[in-house]
Amino acid sequence: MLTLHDTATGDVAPLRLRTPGRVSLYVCGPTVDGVPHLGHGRMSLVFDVLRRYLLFTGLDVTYVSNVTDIEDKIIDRAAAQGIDIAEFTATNEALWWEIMDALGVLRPDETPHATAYVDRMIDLVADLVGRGVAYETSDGVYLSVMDVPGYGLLARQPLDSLRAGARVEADEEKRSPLDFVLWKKAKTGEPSWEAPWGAGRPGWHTECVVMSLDLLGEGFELHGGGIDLMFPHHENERAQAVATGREFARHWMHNGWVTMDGEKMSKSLGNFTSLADLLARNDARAYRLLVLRSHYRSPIEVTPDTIADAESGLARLDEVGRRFDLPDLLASGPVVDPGAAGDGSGPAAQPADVDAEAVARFRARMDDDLDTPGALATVFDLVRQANAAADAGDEPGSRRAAATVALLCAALGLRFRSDEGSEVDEASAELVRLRDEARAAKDWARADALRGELESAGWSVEDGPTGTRIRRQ
RNA sequence: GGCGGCGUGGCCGAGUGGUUUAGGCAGGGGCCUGCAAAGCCCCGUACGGCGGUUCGAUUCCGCCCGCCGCCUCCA
Repeated sequence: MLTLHDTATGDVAPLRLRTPGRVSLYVCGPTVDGVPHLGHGRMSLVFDVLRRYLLFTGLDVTYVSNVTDIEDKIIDRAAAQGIDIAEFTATNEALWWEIMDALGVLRPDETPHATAYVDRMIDLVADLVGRGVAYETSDGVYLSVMDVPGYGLLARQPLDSLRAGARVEADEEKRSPLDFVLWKKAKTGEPSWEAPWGAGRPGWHTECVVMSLDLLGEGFELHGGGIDLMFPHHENERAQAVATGREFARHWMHNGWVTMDGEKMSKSLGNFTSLADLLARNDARAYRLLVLRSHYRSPIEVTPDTIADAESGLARLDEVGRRFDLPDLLASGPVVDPGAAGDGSGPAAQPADVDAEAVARFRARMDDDLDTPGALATVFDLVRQANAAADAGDEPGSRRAAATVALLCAALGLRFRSDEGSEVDEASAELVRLRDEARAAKDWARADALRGELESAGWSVEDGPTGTRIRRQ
């Protein structure tokens, strides 16, 4: 069974399922106020890997991730560009999904939008006001955090400590500087919805409580997101659920930063690289591999060097894919461990063509708080085994190791490069023919010249027992 | 001020109280090859500093140094 670090307790603990065999995840998605950057990519990849792994172990997974499509920066930027808010958010959201697809991130089962849940958010705010834990001021409605038991759980600090360090500017009307806005009263010209406290829009922290509880129900298994959401966003979501007496997420998971020169990458610092830029320069799979190579809670440094490093590793996997003509197991969706017991409790017997012991090692690493670096070590061990066995003429052994590589890569959402784009044009095929002739005639000078021509045309040249083989570099 | 994380061999990056190594990339040597490429084999003997506990610590404890983060919007 999978264990995960729980932000609420600081411990690594098994996921506690409401219903055996089923698990529900809510992951905070993007605010569509601009282009997605590497940080969004890491978050999406980390949770995509988690989701795929849960599926791999035979669990029935429901994955919900929201889109925040109403928010201050959205309003400002749409206005600055002189376009309609709905058009602005639709454009950004389309880009988001395009990039997620390119990264091989599975679409969520549900993608609730904040603007579609305003009525229910108003209901929640009214409920909180009715319970006396929320109050109205001249500019909005606020939740009184002092009235929420256990506030500070996710920040892992007591309320007093948080209050002492509060950097928010004083607001005379707020009971505590930590009180956060549930409903923002609209200023002229701002988009708004009618509510008992006047026209306005919901505060950011309210949408996720409403949408997660609505779509997944009370006590859903896991709530996740980037570590920057731990406090105050997730703290405040939880506070609202607690204040209304509802059981919220059972488990909290947060992934670490992407850093640039050691500093966190973020919209506010402006030091971000967009995913579109990354994908224009690098194989999308390289970013997945880069993310998998470090633990999800550690910061990762993304530089041209670390990405190039990942691409080299990818080439090694691709070579195995080619050498053993491995199938693209992801072509028909996420893969399930053929030996999975069905309730995620552990591996059962594997088919004879898979190395069951290696799969068990892989799963043991993954079950230990998603130790993807350890899991990858298993995969690369198998790569070496497959090649070594093939070199030694052990056909069944090499096939088995290679098939296991394919299975485990698929479990992680890593696909082997297809040979698309590698069709050999007539001119290049002719060069290959000439080169084979030259080699047969032991005309090495000519053979080397032809290799040079092919290489400068972007081909990688390999001589094998059956003659020259070329592929795209 | 409060709270938290990290410091591993050239680079990235796991892990562990002691018996043989994580793994990847780069590098060196070898096999293979006409030469290469790919692949395989071998190699580096690393755990910030100072103390402590211990038969023994990179792994536990304390202190120190350095880096980073959270307490405001942020994946």
